[in-house]
Amino acid sequence: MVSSKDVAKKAGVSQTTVSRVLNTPELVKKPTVDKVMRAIEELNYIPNANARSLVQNKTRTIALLSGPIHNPFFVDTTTAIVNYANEMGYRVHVQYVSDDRLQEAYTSIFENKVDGVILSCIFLDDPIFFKLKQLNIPFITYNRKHKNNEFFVEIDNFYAGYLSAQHLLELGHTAISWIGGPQNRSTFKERYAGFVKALEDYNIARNDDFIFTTDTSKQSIQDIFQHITSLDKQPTGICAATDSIALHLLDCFINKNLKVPEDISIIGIDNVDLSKHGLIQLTTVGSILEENLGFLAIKELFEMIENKKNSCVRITKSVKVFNRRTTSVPKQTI
Amino acid sequence: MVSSKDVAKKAGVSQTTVSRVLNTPELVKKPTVDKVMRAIEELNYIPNANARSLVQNKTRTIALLSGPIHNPFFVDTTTAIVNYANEMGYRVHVQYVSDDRLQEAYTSIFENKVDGVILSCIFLDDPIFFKLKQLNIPFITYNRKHKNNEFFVEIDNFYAGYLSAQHLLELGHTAISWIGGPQNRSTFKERYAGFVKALEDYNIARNDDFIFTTDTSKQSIQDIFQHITSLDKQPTGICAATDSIALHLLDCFINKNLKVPEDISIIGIDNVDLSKHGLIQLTTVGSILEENLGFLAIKELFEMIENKKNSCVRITKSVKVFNRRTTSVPKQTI
DNA sequence: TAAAAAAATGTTTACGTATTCATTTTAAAA
DNA sequence: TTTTAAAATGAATACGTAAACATTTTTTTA
Repeated sequence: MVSSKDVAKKAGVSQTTVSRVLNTPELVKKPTVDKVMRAIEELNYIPNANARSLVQNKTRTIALLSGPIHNPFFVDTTTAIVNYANEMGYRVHVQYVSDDRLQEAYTSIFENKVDGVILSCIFLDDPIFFKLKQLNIPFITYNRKHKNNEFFVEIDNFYAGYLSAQHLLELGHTAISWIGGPQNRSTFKERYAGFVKALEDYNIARNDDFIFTTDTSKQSIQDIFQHITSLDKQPTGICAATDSIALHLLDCFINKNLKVPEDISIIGIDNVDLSKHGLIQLTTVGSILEENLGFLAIKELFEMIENKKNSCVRITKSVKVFNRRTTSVPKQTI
Repeated sequence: MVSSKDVAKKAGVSQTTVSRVLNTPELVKKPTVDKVMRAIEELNYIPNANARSLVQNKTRTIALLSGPIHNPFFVDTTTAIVNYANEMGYRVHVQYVSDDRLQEAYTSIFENKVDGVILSCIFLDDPIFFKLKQLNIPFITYNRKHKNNEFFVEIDNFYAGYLSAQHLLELGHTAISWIGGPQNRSTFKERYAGFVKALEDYNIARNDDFIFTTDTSKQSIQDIFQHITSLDKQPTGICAATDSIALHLLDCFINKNLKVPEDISIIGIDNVDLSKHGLIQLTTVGSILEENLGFLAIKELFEMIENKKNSCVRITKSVKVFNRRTTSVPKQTI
């Protein structure tokens, strides 16, 4: 391994001068710079970022704790985050975190002295929130947020849930199913609350047989599908708490030769890129301006990292329905 | 920042002992271990992985240079790679590399002393190949390979191209288009060669008006679509060099109210997860056993990193056609 | 030209850990 | 016991860089 000392010796200068040539060349005389640069090239010297991190206590690395990218929502966000960070000259430690194994992911963050953390997988009462705050590590959550209501970028989840239900209600559906996730995630909790509120506003009694909680795995959604289709009285429309759930669900229905929306209406939330595909055309609820939450979040994170921005980030984007092809008036009323 | 020295002072031992408690506790007396562990907890001490890397010259980090995950192929591979590496206790630096900006990605690898590199984006004559070899960094390429024919995991690209064309030929297509990519990528080159060979074997003259090269961007594929549909004599079937291209193309056709396969047949290569979706059902060519190339590659990489495996990795998986719903007999013959 | 200021370079140290080598303590063997 | 071996701990050092401080060289000013 060739170090800056080797370069220094070869160029006949001190190690400090080598360091200066690389970091503040304007403080070094031209001929010296040339000498050193020549030595660097001849020796194929590459500075060791680890050593630099150690002395500067700055890693130019951020940690991304993302949900799985088989969920297309995280495809869009991960891409935006990684690319933006790379452009800013930062590396990104990516982890795809399943909710049941958060802890391992967390410890890895702390051992590696990242300059910032961006995470989607936080729980409403997640202790990581206070740990990050206490350690003074800049961080931001996207999609989900912590109950302390700080440092997040989200869509208006309550209203998204509301709009999702309202959309089906306005079409005439009364037997509406909700497929959501655990209530300790802000997204699922608020979207569900919005859904419930819409039913209330439209004076439709909530049928608890139609309310499902999934861990969002393909298998779990398949099970719920089985359950729904075996019901005596079946829903005519389904509000899926996320596009990912909706997409899996679509797959289930199609594979059983059921037609969407003819046999059943399905609406998602998130407006992921894939939902726009001509073969999919998923009706969904998403941010009005179609911004990518990950992109918004990473920009804010860099504000915090570099500008020492102090004001707390709290961003909630407005939503609307993107009316595509997976919803229609209910079967019975046709 | 609390260091092992602070812990040592608090516990009344030397820093060395603290280090030993963490790394080789079997060499430390029980009561001492307890003392130190108590101090660690009280001080909330977390070892600094950077410092450790510096002295051990081992980072427990690997670099992943992947293609963009909007291409579903890389969704599957990236997930497999990141998860496997994390399970092995390694961190993963992820970069999504566009072919035109490879160099920046490469320099970042070298500055950060990773223990291994796994990359999909290599060119046939890429100089990175020799650099990695020279620096003795364990590496492996998946999907694409270098012309030196070493350290790769791929599918049988030639035969995949062949099967793709053969599938359409057997259905009776004679006007077959190829949409591929630059020939300095092993995948595109070999798949195309297989395509050409199939046409030859079936005595179908190649129509150069039907051969297209895309940078795989959505826009570029859209342009090709426009071009094809404006042709006087149009192809009845399209061999897309990748599922990603095929999926974009499907979107284009559907959005113009053209039906697949009724109006045109489309076959891809890669057999990505998404191609199986009920609403998509893309006919494609892929690995017989449906292994994930990324997973195969990362396992091999760890063999190299940890077991100092010496034999060069050269894996080429056999392929077959996955016959789904996007191909049929050509329009004219119906 | 001498003195003062500015620019260029060098010396030394710190970052936080693991490791080598030396020393002390404890257990086993004589 | 005493001697010897083994176990446990500590002191000193290295990893490769940046930065604080010190010194030398060059330029500017008086």
